[in-house]
Amino acid sequence: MENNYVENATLFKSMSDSNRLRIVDMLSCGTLCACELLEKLQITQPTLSHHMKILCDGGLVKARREAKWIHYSLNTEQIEKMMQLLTDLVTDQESSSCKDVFLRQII
Amino acid sequence: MENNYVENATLFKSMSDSNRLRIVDMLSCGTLCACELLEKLQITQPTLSHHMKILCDGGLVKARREAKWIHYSLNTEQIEKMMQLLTDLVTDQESSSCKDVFLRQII
DNA sequence: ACTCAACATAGATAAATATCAATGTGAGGT
DNA sequence: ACCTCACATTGATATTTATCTATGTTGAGT
Repeated sequence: MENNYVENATLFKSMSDSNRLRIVDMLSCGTLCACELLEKLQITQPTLSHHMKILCDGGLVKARREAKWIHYSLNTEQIEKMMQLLTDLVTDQESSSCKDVFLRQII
Repeated sequence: MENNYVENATLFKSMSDSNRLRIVDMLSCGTLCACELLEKLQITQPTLSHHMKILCDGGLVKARREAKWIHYSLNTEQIEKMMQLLTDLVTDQESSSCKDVFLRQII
């Protein structure tokens, strides 16, 4: 977990909303623009814009301007980073290579 | 993503707080009781209790009573479930086996 | 029965968040 | 220049959340 608890929490937080999960799921199929996303969601355009900002700021989604449209796509690197964090959690348990510096003192 | 966006969002939400991430990281090294967790965190006991409830309700942490102490441990099954969700996101992109039923209509 | 230790619950509060209507911006077309 | 489409920003609001103090509960020991 490399002690970046605040930063990593932000990463998980960007996945902690059902609409954003839905958006990420849609983007897993390929690039989409905001208006295509908006069609399938029961939210207004400003709300979508708000969610896209959170996803982009967190690095999970990349935005690319093309004429009048902005094409959104998944940033697989960040998703793989999340997977690595989760992998560390379950592998630590067997290998006992605990990374928590404070906890190491009492083991 | 199997369309359980609300349920899955709750799962990620339980990992979206820095203190809870720290707790989960500690538990990745093995079972701990609340008082041991409390020692290493800069929060009060009721706040810890609040976080443990969220982690237990979300299924990420298991609680087991032993005398006066409650021993908390990671529920690796739930963590692996989260990993699977993330894996689906990145593998969908290549295989184009998009699971989103709404999106499938416009592809 | 009483006490203490470990943890949960209740109630309050400040901050964060999701959402909307209204408005701004920026790029293309007429 | 003007208009329209696609998206962002602003400001407001209701809900959620993290945190605290105070109090309740539960189990073990004396």
